[in-house]
Amino acid sequence: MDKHFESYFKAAVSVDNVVFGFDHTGLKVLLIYRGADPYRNCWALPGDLISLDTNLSDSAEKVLQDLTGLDQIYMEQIHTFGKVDRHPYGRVFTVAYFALIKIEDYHLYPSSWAEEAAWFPIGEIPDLPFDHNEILAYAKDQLKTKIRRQPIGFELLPKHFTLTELQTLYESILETEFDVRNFRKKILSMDFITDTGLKQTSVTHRPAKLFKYNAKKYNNLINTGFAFDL
Amino acid sequence: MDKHFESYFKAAVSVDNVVFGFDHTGLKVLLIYRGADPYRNCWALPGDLISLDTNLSDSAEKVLQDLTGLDQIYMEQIHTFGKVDRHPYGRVFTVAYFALIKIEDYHLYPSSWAEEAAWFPIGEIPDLPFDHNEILAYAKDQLKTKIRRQPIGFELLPKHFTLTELQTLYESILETEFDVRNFRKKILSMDFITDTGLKQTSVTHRPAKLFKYNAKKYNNLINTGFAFDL
DNA sequence: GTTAATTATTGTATTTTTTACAATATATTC
DNA sequence: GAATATATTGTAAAAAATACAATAATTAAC
Repeated sequence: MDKHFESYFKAAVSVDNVVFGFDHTGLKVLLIYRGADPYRNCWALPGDLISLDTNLSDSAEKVLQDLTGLDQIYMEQIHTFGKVDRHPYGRVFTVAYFALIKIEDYHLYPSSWAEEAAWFPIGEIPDLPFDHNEILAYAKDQLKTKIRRQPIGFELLPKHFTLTELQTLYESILETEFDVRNFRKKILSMDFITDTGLKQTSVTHRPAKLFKYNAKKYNNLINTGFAFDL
Repeated sequence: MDKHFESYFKAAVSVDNVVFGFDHTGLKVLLIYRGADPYRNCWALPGDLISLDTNLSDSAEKVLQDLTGLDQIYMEQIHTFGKVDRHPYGRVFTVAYFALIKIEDYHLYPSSWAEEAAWFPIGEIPDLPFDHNEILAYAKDQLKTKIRRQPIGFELLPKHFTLTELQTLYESILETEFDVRNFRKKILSMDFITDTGLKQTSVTHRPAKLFKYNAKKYNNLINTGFAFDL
């Protein structure tokens, strides 16, 4: 390789993961408490510089696993941030990924230099280091756009959920309200949310039926030209 | 900075631009003929390593301008590609951008190490170096998705266009067909394509009315909750 | 065991949007 | 003025979206 190229090979690349969860109190984001410089002792998105012998997408999973213990999480790349001065140690480009998970299905095991890992309500995010607030805002926007056109909302709900929970999820993320009857009609007419035959327990009122998402049926529909849209 | 970080700062980052154009023969992509290693004497996407003192988005514009002479082009980031072995000289991440332009509005002035710049019909793209065929496939897919939900098709047409041209554009990119009457009704009902009062000239048949895209009206509509969808 | 409280569930009429479909109009060329 | 070529337009039927409120099922309190 020509000597001329050397000056280009002085950048670092990191990944920053925006992991969304959802519970009855609303949308949440996973943050870690940094136990290493720069920005030691700050809450931040779980992200790290990536080792140069690992493919980009593998790095995203590895970084998340190392810092939070979350394994086998489906992550989607959303954007790359590359302002000159975004990192104090040099030129670092960061590739942001996002993921949706069912909070209750996972335990958090912070490790490596992450001292803690915790879920923060989307409305109570502190000032974050680097450009992490900007990244998070971008991810929220993407979530809002994607959730209307792809059946990803179910990834945030328990395996079995009520239609009210589903509606609440959509209303909360899209910041809008749906008519109860019309929402149910629309969802059920799509025919990939199926009744489990089960009912809620331990509620102090009429128990709701429990439904589940049927990915197989959804995929069949997709192949017939169907387009999810809420 | 800790010595420990040094090993991370050995990557390079490039941008690769997928610039689409359209004429009566269909969709086209802008390629350059490489006059420098690696892959000297190949047609490739206009892309280059980026200098570490320039913001990412500025780099995308600069690279395109340097190689092709295209200036002031609106570019949108689409994806970052980062397989370990995608570049023969080392670890190079590349950020792909895409742009839509009116072919006839620009002249191509290849320079820097680009020996030529030319429009290739989308169906006649040669084998490209690096992972450029993969990047192009990704961009085509994005174009198909985006063009349905955002009024970006107009960026590919001349300022004044006929409704038949508009329909042909959509049919060709979406690989589908629309009913002439319904297409026109839908487009005109959106009320941001306005009649210029002009007509085609030099055609050997009934001349069509010429329309133009009214971005101001579109933006007003957006603010009232309108969503473009074809 | 009756009543109160709480949330779940369901139907219909109206309006709007989408779809399917073909005849007429306007220009040029010969 | 006849032939050729493309542009333009309307309407009826079907489907989808919308607006709207009464009844059902459970627990808790008495």
